[in-house]
This record gives sequence, C-alpha cells and structure tokens, in this order.
Amino acid sequence: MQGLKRTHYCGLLRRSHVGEKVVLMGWVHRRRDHGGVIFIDLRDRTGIVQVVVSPDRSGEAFAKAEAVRAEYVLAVAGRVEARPEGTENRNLATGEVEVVAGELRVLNQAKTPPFPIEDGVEVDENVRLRYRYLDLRRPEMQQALALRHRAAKAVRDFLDRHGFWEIETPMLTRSTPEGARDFLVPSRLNPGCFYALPQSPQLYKQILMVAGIDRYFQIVRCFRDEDLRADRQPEFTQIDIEMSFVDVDDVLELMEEMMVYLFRETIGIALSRPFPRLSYREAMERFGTDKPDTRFGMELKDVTDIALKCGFKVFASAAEAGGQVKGINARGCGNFSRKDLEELTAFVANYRARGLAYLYVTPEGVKSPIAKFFTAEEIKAILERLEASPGDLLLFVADKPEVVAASLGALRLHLAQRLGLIPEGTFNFVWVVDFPLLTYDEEEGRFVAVHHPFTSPREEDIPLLRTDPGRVRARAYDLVLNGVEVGGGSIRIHRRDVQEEMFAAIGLKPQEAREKFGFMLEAFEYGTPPHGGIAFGFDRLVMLMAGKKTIRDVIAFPKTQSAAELMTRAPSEVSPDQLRELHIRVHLPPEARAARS
RNA sequence: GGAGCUGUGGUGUAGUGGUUUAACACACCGGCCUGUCAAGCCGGAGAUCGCGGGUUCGAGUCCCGUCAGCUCCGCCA
Repeated sequence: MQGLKRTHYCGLLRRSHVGEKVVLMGWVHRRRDHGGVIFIDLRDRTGIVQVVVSPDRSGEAFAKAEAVRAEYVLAVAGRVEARPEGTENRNLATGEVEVVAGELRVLNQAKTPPFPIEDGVEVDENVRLRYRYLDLRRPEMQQALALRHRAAKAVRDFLDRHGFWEIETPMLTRSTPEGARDFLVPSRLNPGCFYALPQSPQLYKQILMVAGIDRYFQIVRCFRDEDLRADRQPEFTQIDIEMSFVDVDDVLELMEEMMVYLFRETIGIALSRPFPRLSYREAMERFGTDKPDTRFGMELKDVTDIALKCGFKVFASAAEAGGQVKGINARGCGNFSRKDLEELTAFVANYRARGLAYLYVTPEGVKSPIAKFFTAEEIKAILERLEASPGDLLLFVADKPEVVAASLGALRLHLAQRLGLIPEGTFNFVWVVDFPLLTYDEEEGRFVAVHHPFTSPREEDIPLLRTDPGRVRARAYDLVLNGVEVGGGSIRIHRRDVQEEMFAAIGLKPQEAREKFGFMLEAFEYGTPPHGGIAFGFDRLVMLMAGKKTIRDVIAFPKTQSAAELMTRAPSEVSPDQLRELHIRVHLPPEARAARS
C-alpha cells in the first residue's frame, strides 16, 4: 500500500472525527467531477464517505483523481472536516463530514464493472453469479454475509453457554440407504469404493451421545443430490444439535430460548415464548401443509359432510370415495373475473387438482354455476362454515385428501401473496409435532420413515409398528417460521430392539440392516443414553432474518438451479488421467454425448 | 421426468397482427464545469435481437428444436 497504513474505515467516520488526519482504503463508488473540484465516494464494507479532491489542497492528488474511475482501489490520506453548511447529506451515515484529500494513491485500476455496484439492482442472476465478487461488493450482499456471521456467532455463544461442545464429524462418510440421493466421492485407495458426502451428521451425532459427549453441536455443511429450489441448495449449512437424557419438551424449550437469543442478538427482534404448537394433523387440516404460514388466516374449511349429501356430483362422489371437499374464503375477492378464476384453476392443477369450484357471495345470495346443485340449507351451511359475507369468493377443491391439502394449501399462500395479506417484518414461529413415524410409499411398495429411521415412536405406539405402521406417531418436531421449515428433529431410538423393529417396519431386512448400520446397532448395545436433537437450516434462517426470498442471497457462492457454480464453472469434466487413477470409466447416455460434441 | 416465465448494445428495458438508420434510460468515452452526492450541460462510440433450423419476397417479431437463468410439481429420510 505504498507505505500508507489504514487508520479508519470509510463508513464509520462521524462528526467526532473532525480535525483528525486519517488514511482510508477503499473502492471508488462514484466520482463526481466538477472540473474544479472532484468528489469521490469511497466505499469499504462499512459504508461510504465523501472524499473531496481540490487543486487548492493538493494539486497532485487532483491530477490523479481526474483519471480515477469506478471501482478503482484507492488509498486516501487527508483530514476529516465538517461539511460546509448546507451540503450535508442526510442519506449517508457519514453525511455530516467529508475527507479532504491531501494525498491520493491509486492502488489498483479496475475495468468497468458489468453491472452497477449498488443495492436494489435487478441484474440477470447469470451475470451476478458469474461476477460474484462484484455482486458481493453490493452493500446489501455484504450486510447479508455480516448477518450470517453474527447469526453463527450468536448460536455458538448460546450453545457454548449451555454446555454444548462443537465437534467436527467426517465429510467423507459411508453411503447409507434411505433419504436423499448421495453425492459420491471415489476412493483411490479402495478401487471401486465410494465415500458419500454427509446428508447430515445424523449417525455420528448419535454415536457421540453413546460416547458420553452429552451435548453436541456443529455448524456444518450438508450435501443432498436433489433438485434445487429457492430454499434448497445441493450443499447447505445446518446447525446440528444433539442432547442426552432429554425428552421432547427439553429440546423444544431450549431451542426456543436459542431462537429468542438469536433474533435479539442479530436483528433486534423480541420473540415471545412459548412458540405455539400444532399437531401435524391439525396443520394439515387447517393449512393443508406441515409448514403452515400463520401470519394470516384464510384457513381451509372442511365441507365434506355437506358435500356427501349434496346434488353436485363432483363433490358427492369425491366425498363418497373417501376423499375430501374443502374450501377457503378469499375475502373481498367477489370482483375476481372469469380470467382470474381460470388462472387460479390452472394454479391448482399444478397440484393435481382436477378443478376449482367457486361461489361468489353477493348480497342477493350466491352466484355460481354449481349453486343450482345445492339446497338453500346446504348453501347456508357452507356460508356459515366458511364465515362468508357478501363480496367474498369461496373456492373449493374436491379430491383425495393429499390433493385437497396440497392444492388449497398452495392456493391459500398464492392468494395471500396476491392480496398482500402477509405482513412483512413479522416472525411467526410454530412447532409442528406428532408427525406420523412412517408413511406408505406407493412407488417403493413399503413404508418409509417420514423423518428418518432413527426417530423414536411414541412409547404407547410401539406395538402398532407391527400391526398398523401408518398410525404410529413419532416423537418428532419441526420448527416452522413464516411457512418455511427451518428446523426438524426428534427423540431418537436408543434401544436396539426398537431400532430393529423400526428397520423391519421399513422393510430393511436384518442382514441389510447389519450391513448398512451394523456399527450403529453394535454401538447401541454398549449403553446408549436416551437422546434427541434437532437440526436447523441455517441458510433458511438467515434468509428469513435478512428478508430475502432465496437462500442464494445469503450464500457467498451458491449454485444455479442446474447445480452449476457459474464463477468457477463447476462441475467440469476431468482429465482421463484423473479418471484412470480412480478406476472410473464414464459412460454417457447418447443424448449427453451429442450435447458435448 | 414435467409445467410456467425470461433471454434485444456493458446493464435495465421498448419494439408496430412481418419489410426502413432496432428506440430509450443508465453505464462507458471525449469536452465544458470549484460544492456535488442518481451532479449538470454538449458531443460520441456501442446490439445482426441466447443458439440452430423452418415458414416467407422479407423474421427481433410467427413455428419447431435447443441452451442458459428463474419459479413451481415430482424429488428433497
């Protein structure tokens, strides 16, 4: 830096610094050349301060400033002065002062950036990711990363204070059945064998409980080779936690405390405890999802009983076939057009709903093509059930329960967004508890674990494992924030016999179980404490705290939907030598081969 | 695997139900300018419209395919 040493950060200069000689280092945010005087907004991660370069103060600095361009890296030595009366800038934290340059050095030049380095830009994400180092210069991105850092720090501080040890677990692990697709890593020293990157440190953290660690946590990268979403990346970060000698309430209470601490320390939000709890069943019934957004109403209402006896065949037959008919009240949407309804119908079709029935509620009664199929009493009952009043629009789906829940649950969110019903800046936590332990997978033709195969069933439901697996309730819990699943965990099975029953219930033969999880079963024979834990999606938490819509905005170097990293252009092909060493031969399908050439 | 949206100078957009020098703003370059802070004024350069094919006398515009980004379904214990 040509002998200069930075004394202050740009964004932190205040009136109290007036008169001080300072040396600043930073990037040229903007240059305003008035011919006789040049203003340079100098930016570092703390913010911006105005540097004044005048030929009256330093002819040499002025000459250099004339050649300076956006994003040049400068060192500026000068004096902090109060801005002349009337030239203060209230939009700037440093707006009361300016630095009058005595000396200016260009530490580096810069090409013109491909997009402006400022907040609120709507640049193609392609371009942002390709030039991520420029994207990350934008103040809002830096604030997001700073928040992420503070959040991690708060979590570490809290857990440390509560006796948790942060212990690292392997990244090169064994591939296990169940769950997401694994990322595999070939082993050079063991030809034909592969490691898997961890989907989570699940097994290790339970083993740590067997090892008597008592309280463990880790802020840890996890990998799942599945398709991406706004809140899903192939590698993501979990706050992974496990505790011994605890039951559900112990975990939930401590984790609530942690959330309260986290939100207060990072974004100054006071959360109130305890967080509400909903059973899985109630969540599905009222919101059509196991991760309900409770920031607004418009809950699903069941009218299956009315539908069963009504003359509308679509409703009646769905109800008779063991399905459901449910509706939501889109309040004040009586002005929706034919076209609006077509759009909504297309929307629910995404969730395999075959149609969307509607009733306009007017002062004169209901208006709807299906109204004629209902008696006056039935209409009255429906209006009461949905708490309808004139001007409302009632929307119904009749189908299998899963389809009704998925489509109306999504429609509820969609309408709320469209109608602006979702209050910004509020944080509604809710625990969802009493998940089913198992669910039947049609494709696999067997029961699969809803959570994971180490989740403990409720004690009283253990006998059902053999007789009626679908009815077994799990000692599992999810933490949901504003409709986003931010965490989930369970009390684990700590007895070998129960674990074996569980494996049997998911159709894992004893021999397979021994092959895949033998180490675990063996460990469980050596004195395993009752234990349980939870893992939080750290990216999702930070996303919500930062008010972002995608976790990409709180990850320094995220991947695109096709799992590519546009800056380094990963993934890439590797050399034949590398493959040979790993004993791997690539066999591409014909269409991929065509695309390469 | 599937559905939808987007793709036009560096960036963001406009672009007639088909034909001219493809328009605008910002950025960029040059000039002027001593108090601006989205500085201002004057001038200039810069896009064959993601890519490929088709229809047509003629395609940024229509059709088909493909690629990329995004949102969603499936998938994600």
